[in-house]
Amino acid sequence: MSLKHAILTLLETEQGSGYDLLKRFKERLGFFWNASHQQIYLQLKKMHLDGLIEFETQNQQGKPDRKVYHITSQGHEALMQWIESPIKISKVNDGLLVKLYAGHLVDISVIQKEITEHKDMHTRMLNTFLEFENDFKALEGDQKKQYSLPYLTLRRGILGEQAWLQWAQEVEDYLV
Amino acid sequence: MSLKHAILTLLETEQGSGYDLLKRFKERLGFFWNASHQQIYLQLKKMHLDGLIEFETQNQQGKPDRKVYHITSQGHEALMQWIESPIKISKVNDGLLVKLYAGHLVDISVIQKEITEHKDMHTRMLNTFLEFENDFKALEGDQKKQYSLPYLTLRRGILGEQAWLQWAQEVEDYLV
DNA sequence: ATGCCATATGCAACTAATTGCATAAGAATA
DNA sequence: TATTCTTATGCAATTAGTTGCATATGGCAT
Repeated sequence: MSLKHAILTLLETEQGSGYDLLKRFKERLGFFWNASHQQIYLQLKKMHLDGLIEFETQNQQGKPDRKVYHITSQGHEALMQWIESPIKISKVNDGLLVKLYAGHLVDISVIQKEITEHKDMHTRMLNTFLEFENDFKALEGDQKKQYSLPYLTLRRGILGEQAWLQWAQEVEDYLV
Repeated sequence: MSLKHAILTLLETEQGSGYDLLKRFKERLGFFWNASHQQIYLQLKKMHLDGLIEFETQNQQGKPDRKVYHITSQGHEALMQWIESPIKISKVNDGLLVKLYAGHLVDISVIQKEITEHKDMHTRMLNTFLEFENDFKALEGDQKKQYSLPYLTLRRGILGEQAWLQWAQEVEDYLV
């Protein structure tokens, strides 16, 4: 499990509410981690029970109260231990490829159409990632150094999307 | 859920036992789907209860009995319906990237070492995939046509692994 | 002899993630 | 004025997947 550790990593740098974390996931970890709000809130609850995080309630006018979580020393230890123990290779389970594999059962245009739709989504993602990359490249000195690790994870997102799109192109060419 | 549909696809072409399916997963779908034996046996049980598959028991001398499953018309219908309804984009949740993101908390060599280990695994996988590709390229005429869809899924595996390795190279160069 | 590997199936307990629902108010948009 | 979006949190039910255990035999290597 790494959702727990992804949350700990985010809280290590900066405290925040479930809602904040949800946004940070989308903005900063979106190219290698996806989590729904339900999953995050549930995880935060469990992690609090386990003593990995603590929170203070902030009252707000108009809006619901915020629970601002911060990491505990126990949480920090758990994170460190996780970083130093080996992680399993992440598995790929891609339904679209199952479909393509089964493509002989239907008119292949059905599959082609869906690949085209996914291509649009991947293109949009790639463009977003490339914008992030430009932002990083515009940085200088210390700032650039500071963001070098997130940048490398961004590169994974970019290379991954480019490979996906290259594959989709091959499929299109092959099936014509 | 696509494990169910991956199993249906495999049974559509050829009947088989849980053990057979496990092997076929490894050999034929390994570059886009991973499933453990427990998961497959459990899924087969559920699918049988739902009437999507049937089985006959084959007694064997020495070895345990085999339950040879085949797809039912209901199963076929379910598969068709699944193929024609849109699939969600597959999400990436990569623990290794969470680690890299959190790399400032430890000596970066810890992370580099683990990336190197993963690189070995990815290299091995890529080589296996490239061997499969050679097998496909050696085919001719009808056979080559018959295997064109599995080949395209194999290409996804190859391009995915190559992109991963390219990224790992970038990381190594960047962190030196 | 002893252990490991392949064959063959499965349960139980647990962890992880999804789907759907529920609440609530201000701010922006059609 | 009505609808949708953003902020903010959460529960309940279900599905999906992991970890560990259990059984049983024949063949191969050490």
